[in-house]
Amino acid sequence: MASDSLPEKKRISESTIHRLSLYYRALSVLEKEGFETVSSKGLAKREKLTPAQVRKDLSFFGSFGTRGLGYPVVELREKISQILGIDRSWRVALVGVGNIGSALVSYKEFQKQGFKIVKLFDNDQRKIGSNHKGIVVSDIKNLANELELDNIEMVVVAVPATVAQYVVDDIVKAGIKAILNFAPVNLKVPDDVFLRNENMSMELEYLSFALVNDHIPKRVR
Amino acid sequence: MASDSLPEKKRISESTIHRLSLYYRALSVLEKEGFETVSSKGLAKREKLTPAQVRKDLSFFGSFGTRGLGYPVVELREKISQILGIDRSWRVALVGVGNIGSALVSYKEFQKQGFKIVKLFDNDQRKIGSNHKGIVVSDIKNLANELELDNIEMVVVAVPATVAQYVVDDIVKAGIKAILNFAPVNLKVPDDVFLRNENMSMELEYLSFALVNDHIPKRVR
DNA sequence: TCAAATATGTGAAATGCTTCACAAGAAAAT
DNA sequence: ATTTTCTTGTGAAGCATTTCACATATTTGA
Repeated sequence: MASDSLPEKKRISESTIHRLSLYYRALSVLEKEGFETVSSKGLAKREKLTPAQVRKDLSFFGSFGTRGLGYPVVELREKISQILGIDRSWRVALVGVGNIGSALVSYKEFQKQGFKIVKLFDNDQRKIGSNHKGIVVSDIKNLANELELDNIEMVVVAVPATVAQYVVDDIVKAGIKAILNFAPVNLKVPDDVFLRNENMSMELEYLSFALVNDHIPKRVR
Repeated sequence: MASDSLPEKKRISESTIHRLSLYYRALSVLEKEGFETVSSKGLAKREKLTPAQVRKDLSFFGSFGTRGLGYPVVELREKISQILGIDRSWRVALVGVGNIGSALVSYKEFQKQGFKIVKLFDNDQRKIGSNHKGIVVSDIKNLANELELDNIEMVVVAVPATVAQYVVDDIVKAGIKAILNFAPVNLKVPDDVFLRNENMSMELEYLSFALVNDHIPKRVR
């Protein structure tokens, strides 16, 4: 009988993905430092995790190590970059060239990881047409159109909370499936659109809670 | 016999604290919109959570609701602000007046929640002495000293990854117990210092992973 | 006043995530 | 060549978090 069951798509936890980012970072440093291999123990220590956790995380995606030796640094870094999809570059647009927005345009870390901000949008006439790091700011009126024309794959939203939903509605209309939102508001998007929120106050609030309650944190996220 | 057992300090999970931030935000909006009460269901809907989760989270800290009616908006917002320790203002210093640092100085959300940036530090002679939003940038050389003199309670680190550890060592020397780090590096601090990391690339990487793997996110953090 | 509807607070069940512990494989040492 | 050491990969156990389900309390409507 020919009926194969579909290959089970394992559910990978959010925490695991975030830790992959940490492993990637650590491996990049190890590579620069000239190490050829690293053990789960060594990797764990660099990011304040446990060796078991490292091994378990990696095991979801395959067997990359050699018993008795550890993991090959370069190879593992490359493998993780494939898993995360950062073994390529992404065309990113940024909406809202204010405080945060401007900072993000110049943020080296994004570029380094292949996230290329290639379009800027704002609704402020004084900003439209101005040049930020070689990119001319477009009028937000043409948002949906231009996102499509320019083959944008991800959009970063850095507009005031009050208008973020309208902006996101436009972005969704353009067929964009990945949005990173810096506005402190819960945005509604269809089920097939990936939305992540970056809430910078949250961690300060966590610190505040920790100080007031003399809370002992278990780990550092 | 007089030996009472110490009052058990329940361990509150990181997730619960982060959700308190969301509840706080939602309640602030509800208050502005004129609502006097809100149910766990209503609150959950605003932040894409479940009613049971809302009730469980709040139950760790007390009983704030009325059966058949819900929670009093103003009172609950105040209560949460007490729990999070944001029913007061915090004296915050920021080290590294670069892209991100400058943006954070002007970031309204921090001020709104009582996090007052009152000191700026940099090592760049061109920046030292310059004025950002009414604050004169100090020389990072005097970091430890000035932090103590000015009764700083939290420090935001927005320096390059390569120097972040040195900066943090100084901050720790000054007796600071709460640090928010924007540098993409794992910093070492003593056990009694609370360190949180804000890694802005991480969420983009998550989006990248989601697009490449057509991953269905369970919730939005 | 009473019934119906609403909504909390919370043990218990279910689910999810992390850590343990060890067999198995590979390298290093003798 | 053989033993010792090292380290992975992974079921299973342990722990933590979320969801369920319902007793209980309050409001609303008739």
